[in-house]
Amino acid sequence: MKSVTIYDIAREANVSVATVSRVLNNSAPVKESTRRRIMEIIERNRFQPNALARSLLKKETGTIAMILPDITNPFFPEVFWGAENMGRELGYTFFLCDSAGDYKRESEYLGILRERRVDGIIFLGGRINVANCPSDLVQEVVDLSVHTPVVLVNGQLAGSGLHRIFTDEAKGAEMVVRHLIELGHRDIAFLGGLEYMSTTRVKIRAVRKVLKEHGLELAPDRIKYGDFSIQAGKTLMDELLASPRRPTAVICVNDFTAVGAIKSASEHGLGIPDDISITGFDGTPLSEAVIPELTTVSQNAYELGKLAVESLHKLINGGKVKKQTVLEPRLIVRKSTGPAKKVC
Amino acid sequence: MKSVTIYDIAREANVSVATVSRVLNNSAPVKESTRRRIMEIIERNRFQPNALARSLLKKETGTIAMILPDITNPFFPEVFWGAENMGRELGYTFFLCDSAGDYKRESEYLGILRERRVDGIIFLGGRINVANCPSDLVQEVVDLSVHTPVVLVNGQLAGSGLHRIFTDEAKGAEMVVRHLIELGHRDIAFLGGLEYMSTTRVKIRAVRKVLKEHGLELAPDRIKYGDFSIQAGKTLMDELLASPRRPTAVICVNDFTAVGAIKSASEHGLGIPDDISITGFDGTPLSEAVIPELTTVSQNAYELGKLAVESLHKLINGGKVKKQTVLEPRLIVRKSTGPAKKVC
DNA sequence: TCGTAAATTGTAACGGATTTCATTCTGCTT
DNA sequence: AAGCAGAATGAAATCCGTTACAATTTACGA
Repeated sequence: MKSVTIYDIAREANVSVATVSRVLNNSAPVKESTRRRIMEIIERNRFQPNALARSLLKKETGTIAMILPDITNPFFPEVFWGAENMGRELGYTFFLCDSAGDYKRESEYLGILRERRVDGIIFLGGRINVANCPSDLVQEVVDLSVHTPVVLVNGQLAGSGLHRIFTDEAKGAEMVVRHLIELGHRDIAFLGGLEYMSTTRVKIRAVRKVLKEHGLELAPDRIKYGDFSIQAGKTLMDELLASPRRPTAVICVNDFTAVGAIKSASEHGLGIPDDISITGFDGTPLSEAVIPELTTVSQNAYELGKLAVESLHKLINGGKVKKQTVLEPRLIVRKSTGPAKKVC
Repeated sequence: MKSVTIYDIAREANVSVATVSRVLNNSAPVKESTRRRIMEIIERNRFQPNALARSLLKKETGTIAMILPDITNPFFPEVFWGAENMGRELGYTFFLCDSAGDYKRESEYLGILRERRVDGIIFLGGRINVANCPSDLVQEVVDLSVHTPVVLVNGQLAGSGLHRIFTDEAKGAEMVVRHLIELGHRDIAFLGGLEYMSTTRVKIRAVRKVLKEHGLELAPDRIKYGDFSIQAGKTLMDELLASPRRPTAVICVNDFTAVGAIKSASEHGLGIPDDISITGFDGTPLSEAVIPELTTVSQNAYELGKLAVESLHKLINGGKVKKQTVLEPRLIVRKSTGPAKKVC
């Protein structure tokens, strides 16, 4: 199963490999007649140069890796899609590594990607999303970043000084709270998210801040931690509704949990938004698909991916890049929120 | 930015590169003291062998590529997730190529993957999903498959003899129709899907077949073609409901369009399933999230991905693999279908 | 027709691993 | 202490491109 090499082409065309290479890359002038002759032979043999050999010498592979925590969560495909579209134009091919949010898998992948000499890495989820990341896990990424540019999307590694691109989630959460307060809600709960993850903490902190501005607070029993799944949303909402006095509005950590919350509320015979308002976060297509359509905070996932690749591309080519790029969240008011109603 | 090579290690340890290589791969016995000395130096220098160099010589890269039509459609992440989990254990890393269903992009990627010498390719969507694929597009894949194993998932290339893994969609569609007929439905419509795609055709053919068995038919005005998006489902359902006599049940080409159909029906004031039954296809998490929960045909996307990698792995290692692996669909009856009701 | 600059083309080193075959150590037998 | 098998190690070829530098042609003016 030996495949055709540049030597085979050179031999058949009675030229040196250098000339064939020049035809291949247009890297130097070649006599028109020679070029045509070589081209014909290349095409007839369906020759395609071996990217491994080229990369080995040029020390660049034209590959970017994206490490993310869960490709089945619709937010991430959107980020990937943005990244890939930008990357394709720039000549990159993508490794996709699903870490399942597991630090160990992340480390494994980090090692593999280093061996494979990827040109750059886009990192989402996992360790860059926890409040207090163990320093050895930080160090690992920092070490790698010395040779391979790394961009963190929606996360950070304290003290690492790595490049970051993220949505201002705090601002997004604030917008949601303000929206609910304007609708007259005074008893608001927060639902979903792992307690130790920063995406959860940041939102809760923001909610607290705005509530405080209005003389309100987020009582401990109005926070229900869980994970980010539909199932969690449902379970947590069940719990919340079991309490004697139920809140008039619930802010969910993401669209998935909001969908679960809606299911639970419906099953309890509550009308949305008449009896209770529910909000999501992320603005995935799902938020528009569900009934009632979700009021949510849209983060431009596509743009996050696109910008990550853009930055990486500059870094790869030794350019200067801003350490932080912040994307503005956008509040999308739809059908799942409405005026507060007195609760019996 | 020179990185550490096996030569650097060898020099520092006062041995030849061969010995270092042997330590690295356990490919031959090395004296224990030497091994320890070398290991220490490797670790201290954080040396990781260059996968490009190894691959160049060994003619295997440990990479598999998945080409798919739309990573933002939740069915595909599920397939990828299955593939990756299986592949990770076998030592593969994954390229993900989103073709957007575009033949040209598919061809581009096919070329790139060949250059990169991937060990195998999992192909979904695009050209393998159309009824009459132009022969040059078929040939392109067949040519590639001579050097690189290819597995087609949920599709085929007529006459190509390529390995296939797919869900028996016809059977799935039949199950849905039987279910609806048992519920007393006589006027059933089919909604969504591009007319020229085989996934659409196969389903419609199956629906026709079963209806015919019961002396019923699928009239032309009971078929609404479109694409596979939520939006399409909504628009097409709007059209359908504009007709004088509306069907009592609607079979949608996938879960996305079913969600759109539900939205449309709700907006028209119809109760589901009281006024109209709606079914999905694929069994994505979305089908469970939506209200009412969708009756749908589940194809085990995770398993498709997993089996694809398994087959590929065997093919890569010269093993024998069945030309076809068929997965059984599973009818999941939930809340979106109910007994037929007389229509005014 | 000769000389020289410009246009083409060729030679060979290099990138970083693996592996075959040859060589040098060991330790043990007698 | 010599001989020898088996263990440990090394030398060098190989994979397939790119490119610096050298060598050869070609073209054109004098």
